[in-house]
Amino acid sequence: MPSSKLNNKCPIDYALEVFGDRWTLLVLRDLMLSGKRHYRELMTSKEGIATNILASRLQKMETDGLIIRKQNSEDKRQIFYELTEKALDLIPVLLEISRWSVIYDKDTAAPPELMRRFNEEPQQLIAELKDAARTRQT
Amino acid sequence: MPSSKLNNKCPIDYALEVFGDRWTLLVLRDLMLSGKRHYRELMTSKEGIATNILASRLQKMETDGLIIRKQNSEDKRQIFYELTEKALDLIPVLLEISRWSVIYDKDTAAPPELMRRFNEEPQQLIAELKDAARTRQT
DNA sequence: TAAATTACTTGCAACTTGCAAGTAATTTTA
DNA sequence: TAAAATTACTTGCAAGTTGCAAGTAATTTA
Repeated sequence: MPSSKLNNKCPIDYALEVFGDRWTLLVLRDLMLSGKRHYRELMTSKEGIATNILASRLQKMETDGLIIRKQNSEDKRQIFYELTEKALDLIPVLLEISRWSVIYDKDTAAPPELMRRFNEEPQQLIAELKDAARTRQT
Repeated sequence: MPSSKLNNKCPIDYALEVFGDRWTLLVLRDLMLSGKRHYRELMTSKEGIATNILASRLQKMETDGLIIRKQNSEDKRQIFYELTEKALDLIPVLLEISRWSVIYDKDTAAPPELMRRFNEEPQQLIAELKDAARTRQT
């Protein structure tokens, strides 16, 4: 007799499989909050990701359903990386992490207006950030 | 002339330094939500952390101010790992991550009542979970 | 048509992880 | 009270992952 409960993996465990490495969250940050869309733009983030690591992460993120790879029809060398809803729904996670870091690390800063709005009207801020990201990529 | 703005590190970057590896968040989950307090208990989590990795992570977590190591005066072999406020303030991050995983991975499950309360009265749930964790370790 | 640009891939050394075995300080058991 | 068990680790080494430098294929620009 099979168990009626097949769902038994820990949610933290699943999240770590998808973005629990040194780079995936930074790439998501750049795509979601900095408006980057191209490989060359992602290469310029100040954390200095290596080109082979970026390539392998983008491939894994596509496999995991976080991004979609689209060729630019006007310049066929270029690839756009578009975010899926699954990725956009990590915005609250990024904001919650940011709130924590700003409290506990004196060398860390986030745009104060962003943090103020996250405290005062989180739902509206999240909706706006998602819309902004969606608009950028259409 | 030095810049007036010395705070310039990205909050995501700081968080990744502290818990952006494969194991730290799982150890925090076990200490915060499963009520584990001892090395031997942490060794039994189903993800199967290696003993040397657990030891090195606990050391780093102490350095980073997430846990405090306390010897049991009644059995001097035993060590209690206690959570700091800095660690307890990651509860919202863990809950936000869990919400995302439950939505996007069909094999993932979290206690439904927990998720319901996180949607309906997040502040109270967070306060309760923090209190429960604090109570366990005193 | 040669140079530049874009998005990668390849090769290799250095670092990190995972597994198995071992150890020191206690506490329990026979 | 001596031997066995328990607890919290450490050590050694093989296997996997990351980081750096260089190279490449397909375009587009000068």
